[in-house]
Amino acid sequence: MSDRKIFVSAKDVADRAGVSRSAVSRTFTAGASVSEETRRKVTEAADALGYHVNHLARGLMRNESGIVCLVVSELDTPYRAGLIKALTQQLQANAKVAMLINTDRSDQSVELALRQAIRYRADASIILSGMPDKSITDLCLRNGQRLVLINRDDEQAGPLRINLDDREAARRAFTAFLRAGCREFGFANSQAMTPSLMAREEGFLAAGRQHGLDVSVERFGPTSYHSGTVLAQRFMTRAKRPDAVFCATDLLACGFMDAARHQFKLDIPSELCVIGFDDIEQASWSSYDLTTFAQPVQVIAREAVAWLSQPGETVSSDLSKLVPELIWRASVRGG
Amino acid sequence: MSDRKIFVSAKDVADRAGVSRSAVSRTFTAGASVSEETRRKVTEAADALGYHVNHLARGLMRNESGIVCLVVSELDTPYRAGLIKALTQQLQANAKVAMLINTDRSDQSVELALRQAIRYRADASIILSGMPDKSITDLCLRNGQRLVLINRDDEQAGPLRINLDDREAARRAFTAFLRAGCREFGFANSQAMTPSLMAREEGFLAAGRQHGLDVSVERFGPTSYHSGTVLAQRFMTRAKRPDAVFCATDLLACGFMDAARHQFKLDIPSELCVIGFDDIEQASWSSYDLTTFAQPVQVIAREAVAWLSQPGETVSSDLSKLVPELIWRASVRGG
DNA sequence: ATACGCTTTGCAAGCGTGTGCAAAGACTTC
DNA sequence: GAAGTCTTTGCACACGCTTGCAAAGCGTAT
Repeated sequence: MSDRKIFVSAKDVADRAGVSRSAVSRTFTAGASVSEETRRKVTEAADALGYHVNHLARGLMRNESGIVCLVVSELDTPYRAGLIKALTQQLQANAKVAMLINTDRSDQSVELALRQAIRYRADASIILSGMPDKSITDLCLRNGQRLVLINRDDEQAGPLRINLDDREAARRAFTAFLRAGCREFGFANSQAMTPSLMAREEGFLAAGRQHGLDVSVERFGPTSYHSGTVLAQRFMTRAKRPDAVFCATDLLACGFMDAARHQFKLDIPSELCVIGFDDIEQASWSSYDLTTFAQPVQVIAREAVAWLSQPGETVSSDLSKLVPELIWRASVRGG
Repeated sequence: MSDRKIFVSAKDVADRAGVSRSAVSRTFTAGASVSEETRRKVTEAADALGYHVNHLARGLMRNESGIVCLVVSELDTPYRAGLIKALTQQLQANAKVAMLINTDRSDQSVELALRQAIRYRADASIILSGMPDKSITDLCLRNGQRLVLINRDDEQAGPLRINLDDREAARRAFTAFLRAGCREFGFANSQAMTPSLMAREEGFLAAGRQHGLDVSVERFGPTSYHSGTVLAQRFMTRAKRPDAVFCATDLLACGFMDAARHQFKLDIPSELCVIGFDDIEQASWSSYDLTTFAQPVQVIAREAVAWLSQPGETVSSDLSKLVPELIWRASVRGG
């Protein structure tokens, strides 16, 4: 491991191939003018020496690092993990590379993450969690860094915002419950209070009002399985038990169903109908078989990466209202 | 968005603070000699201008980028996602940053990932999936890049290898089944045939031989929930149904349990005992309540990052035999 | 007043690239 | 053969940073 200077540089390749350093540089830059002959000599020497273009130096020159920063909290959650997978795949397919930064739920940690993104001169940042302050997003934009906000529903201009039509989904959930003949409606939410979770809640309440029917709401803890079990306890110990509960998230729904079944011995869907949101893998497991709304993860990833890859500034504005697809399974009567 | 040159450089800060460029550089390098006075002037100017050290350039000079590459496939799997979360957290705590590269199961895609790591002059790579060829790992090492192999059980020298004592765990699983009074033993595996999965299989078979008892083995597909359901079908349509099945993975176990219960109407644990491996979050969900072996994810992450952060070359060799803890839950009689 | 040691500071070289510019070479056309 | 066009190549500068080196500044002992 001696002292450094272990990397082989373009100069080394040039010397071995008997050409100038520019020639080897051009060989590895798309669309540069090199003759077939020198290109052959260069690649040959490069292979022999194990040369790889230094992307740090290239990024320095081009003012374009190829790095895209993924800012995310709770990335061990099924929905987040799936989205990250889709995003990294898309990035790699577009000759970019993902830098992953973990945050907690605080906005301050998101700011730290974005500062890190700036330090590495990331071409763009994709924010899946938390809401950065306007001052820091401005700093990113000022530094020529593109910004994608997924399900953050922010009003700022500049960044690309990808949002689902949560209200419309909630409306359709209510309709589904009505068709199943449900009478008492509940909405189970976490206390995270993110824009998209609140939009689902408000949309569900609005649908209830529209039909002149009451909807009870409970909120508890973070958006997790355990919170779902607590929410079930709250709903099921009420005077009027709901027979239709829309859970803000599949993870909540799984906890909710487990507690309702094992703790309160309720049968789903005959005594209780449940709908979730996200269509995580577990929703399709036969212990849950959960009717839910599928987030178009692939579409989100593709659109996000496409936008930040091309210089075209135009945002196809319909992106901010992707409609999630209702996946019918067995947690609601009469699919 | 005009033309580039949007970033503020150390020179800009120096001009505003009325000092030399070296001074601002030193202000941001730990342990450099700067007077309190100039440090104040510099940080002031830096804040006003929104200056952030360019880590691409710094990496170029120092021959140390601060980037650590995470090579992983199927990162949407609960176990992988949890490990990645722990790793990124540890990395961030040690002033490093994670670059995430997604691979498929092919060794070739791992090679591509490592080439990418070299291009970005990553200080180290952590491989969670696949087995890179010796030629490419050699290339990494030759380039001064450290390598960590997690659960890959490779014989190569140079990289840090972190492995669990899968055989010992399998032995203990067998003992647990014996105590529960089981008579027919099965091992449910995927066809992935990775070293750690095979070690669990061999360990379980060896334990059976030691007690003079037969163990039947089935292997199917990738290591997934669905494969678990197929494995259950195979086992439960056998002439002799097992009443104790060790699943190579929790994910397999979940599918296995669901199929055994819902399709074959078996009661767990009275008619069938199941043990898994990994202790993913779902194992603790009340629909499964799965007895399983917990991978010491935090320990793995901490040791891996500690090793690649410090220059000390010594590997505490016991790392290659971490013993997973048996988590007793309700899928085995008489915990 | 001189010598010495210590801290702080600026200069300048270098890290590995990309790329504009001009020169050189190859080839066509008159 | 001369002129013109097009491709290829090398030189040299720039990117933003770190750091060795020497000079400068300052305080103290002689």
